[in-house]
Amino acid sequence: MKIHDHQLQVPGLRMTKQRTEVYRTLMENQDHPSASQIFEQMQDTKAPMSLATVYNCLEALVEHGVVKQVNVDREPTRYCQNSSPHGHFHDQSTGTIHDINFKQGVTLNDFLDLPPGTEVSNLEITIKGTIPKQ
Amino acid sequence: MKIHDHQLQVPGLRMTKQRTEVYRTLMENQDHPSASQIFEQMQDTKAPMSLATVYNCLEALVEHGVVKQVNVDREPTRYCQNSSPHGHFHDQSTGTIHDINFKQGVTLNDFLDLPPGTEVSNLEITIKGTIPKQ
DNA sequence: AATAAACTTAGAATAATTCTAAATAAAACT
DNA sequence: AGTTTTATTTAGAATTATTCTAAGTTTATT
Repeated sequence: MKIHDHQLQVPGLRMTKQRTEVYRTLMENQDHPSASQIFEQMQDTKAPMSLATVYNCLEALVEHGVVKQVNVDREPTRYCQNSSPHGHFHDQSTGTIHDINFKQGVTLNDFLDLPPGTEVSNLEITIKGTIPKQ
Repeated sequence: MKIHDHQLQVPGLRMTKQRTEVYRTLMENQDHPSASQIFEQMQDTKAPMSLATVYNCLEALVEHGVVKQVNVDREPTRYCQNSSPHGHFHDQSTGTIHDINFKQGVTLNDFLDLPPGTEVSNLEITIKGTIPKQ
């Protein structure tokens, strides 16, 4: 996979060497890794970086809407390279997290009784369950 | 509010003095308190109890489906006395959490593209935003 | 009543995350 | 270009919600 596939340009976000690396690692890892998993992956490379930096970089990427946080129960926060609106399915038998898309054309008010005037800044839908093998 | 309003009977759940107190405190507190908030409230009563017990009691109540956990970001877990299916709205200006009901008759598959065969054991919908005062 | 099982407790341990303060790098300014 | 300002990185310490441990207590069972 070519690195420049992931060359990211976001207004207001300075793409330092470390942020680029964190973002690249997340893109190559489709399984919603945690901060320390990303940290570990980078220890093996020629550009190891401190855990605090991984946290800092992820925070910057999240703030700029490039990356999403996924919180399931009290487990460590995991990060998602899919920045478009979607939900998450947490497979309890494997521990993996899959993205789930919304049905075409559905809006929040179609299924939730929101108080009038509500301004939504963030929607998090997490479903826990199993997908039985057939 | 009368205590026996909240006398809880659940098969398989032994209602000890502590569990009863924790449940009662949660019922009287409509604001989705955290474990340590519940703990603090009970320090003022004639039946103070250890923080570990508060955690234990809440865990037992959650396991038996009487109480729900609400996790928002990395904040301390909060607890909800509403055991029926519903979502949560996290008001970012006040920090409070409100229950949100689903529209009548809506099912998951109406708004999510779930993989076929998915067995859902738990659904968590958390919306962050603000309700502007008018 | 005696024994076993479940519950409570104080305090220690854990672990994810944040903080601190110093070092480095990049940007802005002259 | 060189200097000043600002942002970023870093190692390690600090924080904090939660869990664990092992001993004591209560409740259920024989």
